[in-house]
Amino acid sequence: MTPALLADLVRAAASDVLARRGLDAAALPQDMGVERPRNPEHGDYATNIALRAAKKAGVAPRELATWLADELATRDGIASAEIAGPGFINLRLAADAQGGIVADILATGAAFGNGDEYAGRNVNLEFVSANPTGPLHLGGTRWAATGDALGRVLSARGAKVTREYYFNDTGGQITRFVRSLVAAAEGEPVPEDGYGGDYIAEIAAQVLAVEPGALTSPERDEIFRRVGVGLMFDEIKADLHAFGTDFDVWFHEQSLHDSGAVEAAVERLKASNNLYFADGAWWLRSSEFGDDKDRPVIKSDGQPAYIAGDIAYFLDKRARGFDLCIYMLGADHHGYTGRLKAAAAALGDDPAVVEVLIGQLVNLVADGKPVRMSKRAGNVVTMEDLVDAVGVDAARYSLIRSSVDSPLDVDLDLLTRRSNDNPVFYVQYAHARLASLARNAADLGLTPGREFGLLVHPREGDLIRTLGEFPAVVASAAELREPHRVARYLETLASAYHKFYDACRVLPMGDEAVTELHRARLALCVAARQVLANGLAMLGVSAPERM
RNA sequence: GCCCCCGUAGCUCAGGGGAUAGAGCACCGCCCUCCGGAGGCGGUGGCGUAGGUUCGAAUCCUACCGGGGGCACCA
Repeated sequence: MTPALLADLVRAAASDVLARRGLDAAALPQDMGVERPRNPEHGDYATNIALRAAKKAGVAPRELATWLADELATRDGIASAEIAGPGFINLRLAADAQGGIVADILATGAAFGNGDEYAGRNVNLEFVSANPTGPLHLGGTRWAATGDALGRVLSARGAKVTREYYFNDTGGQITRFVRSLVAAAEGEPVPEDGYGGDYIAEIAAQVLAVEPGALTSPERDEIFRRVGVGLMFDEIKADLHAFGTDFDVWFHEQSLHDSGAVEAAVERLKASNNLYFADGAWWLRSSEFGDDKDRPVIKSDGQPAYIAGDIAYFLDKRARGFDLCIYMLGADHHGYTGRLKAAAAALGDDPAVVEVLIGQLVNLVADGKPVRMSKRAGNVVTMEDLVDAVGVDAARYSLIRSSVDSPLDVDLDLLTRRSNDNPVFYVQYAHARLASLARNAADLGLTPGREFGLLVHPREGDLIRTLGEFPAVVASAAELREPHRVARYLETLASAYHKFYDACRVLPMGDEAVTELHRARLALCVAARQVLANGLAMLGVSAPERM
């Protein structure tokens, strides 16, 4: 019996009990269910339904709990139901009913953990979107890992997800990038406000290799812009691909200007009287839609402001049929939330379609002290540096496993020197152990059994119940946009497996006869391996056969 | 001044109102006659402060303290 089925059973039983007593079954709160108590003495599962429903039902919590426990004890699959504390009901399942989870996993395979709450939702997930003026650094790498994992999690729960990267390939930062390239090509120092990393000289050299006459051409800046930015695109795309993060759409801001989409968006806002002219500029009445202040959309020099592109981009996303537009941004862009939602509202759209996830910044740490990354000082840590140091799996995992709400400290020396400390290896090791076990079982001709009622060891029960949690973990990771929950769950699962392995012999020893217990345990192992593999896949981390 | 995020074990971090707050690393002590010791078992050690809501608060609310990031006709 899965936790979800058990929760349904508890709710149904509670509803029956209330109805039988002439009480309103509508008193049952929706947001309650069963959970696994910390203390194993409190049962396999516990429910607080009596506590939650007592007040509305007009009954003392323990009295309601008593009625409900009596009712639950009569239901199939429930071995015992006991009242505890202020009105908890502690449940124990019959071993064969609980083992049904294993059968479920074996039948569902790679789809175990999937769900359909987001079926029909068409989600645009925009992340990374770093400016094409340099290689991806640690910040972008964090979004590359967590954004990709979020996309996988949402897909697993039924959403149609389009991963999108927005290249800001126009505007002031591109102008400075081009000036820097030209200066490097001419052997001049880094211009004021320019970019100074070693990669600038390398790209400048590559531009000259492609276009030998670039420096003397009247189209010099245009050539450096076109070729140089193109090379930057290629490098970013290649880095992301090597990192295991692939995008469905690479969107170029410039295309919105070229197609007239920006102009059309501005005209539309003017026509609906959501722009006004003041001080030589056109302003969006964003403060009327919840933003802190009004924002210039057309600057007084007649050029569109950055937000003009954003507005056109949002309209483009909506025109492509997305009903949820998620933006993953760094903490230094948190001010965008208000204006993006205000822009959506000004366009007559529902601001809830815009969802901005703000992630805290990544800091570089050395010897326990923060290091300020500076391209000039040459201590910028790139995605490539991190992957070179620890590998893709460890890099992705360490970036995903904490909440994006918390700032992340990366100590590259520590990671390099002691990469085995990364919990990813703990999880992967569990999978490799299971793969090894499967090979040995195959050699012995042992096949998985189905007599799950034999799995009565406490470590077996823990492992089965932990496996049963996976779908709910994925569902909450999707709902809360917190893929780190999957990583933390996998650590719990790996731990439950290692404990089981330590206490419960799976394969027959020596010339010992094969029993149904051996075969049932093997089935449990197959299920555990499946869930570990499913979870790791959701993080974009490999599930190795051997390590 | 205003806005966002954070403050949990020596360190890095989990804990979306539940019972005795967890993991990894670090430190101390144990466990290999056979399935992978990259493992298991035990120990040391913690919710920034003060109020409030609740049967129940690390979790929700308020104030304060401390840290990070924002508050452009830059992107």
